[in-house]
Amino acid sequence: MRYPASETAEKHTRILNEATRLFRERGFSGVSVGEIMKATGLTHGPFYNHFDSKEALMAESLLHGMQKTLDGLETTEGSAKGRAEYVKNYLSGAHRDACGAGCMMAALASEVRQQPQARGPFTTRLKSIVAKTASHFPWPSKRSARGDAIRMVSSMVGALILARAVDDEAFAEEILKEMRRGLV
Amino acid sequence: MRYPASETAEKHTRILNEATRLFRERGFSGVSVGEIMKATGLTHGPFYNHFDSKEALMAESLLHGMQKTLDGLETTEGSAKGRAEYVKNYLSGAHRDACGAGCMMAALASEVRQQPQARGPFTTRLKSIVAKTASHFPWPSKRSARGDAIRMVSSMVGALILARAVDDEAFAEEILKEMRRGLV
DNA sequence: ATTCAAGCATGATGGCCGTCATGCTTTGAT
DNA sequence: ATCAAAGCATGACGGCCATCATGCTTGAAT
Repeated sequence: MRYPASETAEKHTRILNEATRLFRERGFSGVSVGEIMKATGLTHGPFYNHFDSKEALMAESLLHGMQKTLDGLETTEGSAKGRAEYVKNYLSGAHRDACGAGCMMAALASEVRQQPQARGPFTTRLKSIVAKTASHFPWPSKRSARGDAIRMVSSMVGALILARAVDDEAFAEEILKEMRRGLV
Repeated sequence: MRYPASETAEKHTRILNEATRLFRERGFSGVSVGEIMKATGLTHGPFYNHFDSKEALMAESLLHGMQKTLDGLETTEGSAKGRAEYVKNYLSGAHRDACGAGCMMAALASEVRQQPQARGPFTTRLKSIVAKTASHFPWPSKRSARGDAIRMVSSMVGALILARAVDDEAFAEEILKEMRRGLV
């Protein structure tokens, strides 16, 4: 083999990271395979040595990106204070302006609907995110925890999407602020 | 002129309606100009007799589609009961399955962010939708009405987007149900 | 009846994109 | 030392798309 296996795996990961960032910034259809490869420092050719197709990359990228959300939950303090902190960070101006490094769901959820190969991975990870949110944080009652988690996740995603779509900074900030107020 | 002005205006409207439906179903970038024209029963050529560009159509389509949301609010009973009814309809399985006839924001908000020409119209109409939601329905306090409206709209949009992205019907229904429970 | 141009269909153009084919390079395995 | 093949770069192909060019059709205005 020309390259040691570790180096190959590292390139696979690099493609995945760059793709995930670019997808979040400009959407699945807004980024070309060639552009992703250029971002990793390679040419467009060897893409197919690492992935079967762009759709396969999209699916893997979703798993990868949403796993990071899960990891972020895990490393957040599992208290009411930790939850408030998490909400404040999620609904911050910094997160609004950093699509490429931010939440995968807020960036791509509405495109996932139209991409058959992407819906499975999305569903898998969203279920984990809901379950972790329900179990990791304290809630008024154990019975309502899962519902509370679904409401919190959905509300945060919706508010961030609207704040990002809006052309008026003050209005965007108002959306984030009001949702923070409702959730902490 | 070859055609009476009324007929020309009617074609403009028909293009706009078909475009709005298709955009909601498959996103801005998922629909081609030719496809829109074919849906109206014309060929691709005369598109530019009616619109300056695809981007201009997108902007006009957003204004048109979100105006319908405003009209829907107007014709809903302005009571607590009317609001509950509105939420139940918005967060229904029927709405989830009818992207093409449903809410413009839930279908296109995350694509609007990347389309410079679309953000202005989107912002304009979203402001009206928030204002109308705050003024049309009763809220616990007048002071909190606008914040309550922002939270309600954001939460509904987020829940619908996630429910649509998900591959598991039971999970999708759970998301809608929990958000209904939180909002009525 | 003649004229005129709005608005139509057809077709072309240039660009981008996903994917595949080809050949070269290098290094671990023999 | 030789070999085999993994993985690279270059380039090509076919398809789709937004947009423009061209010429025709037709009904309203004269």
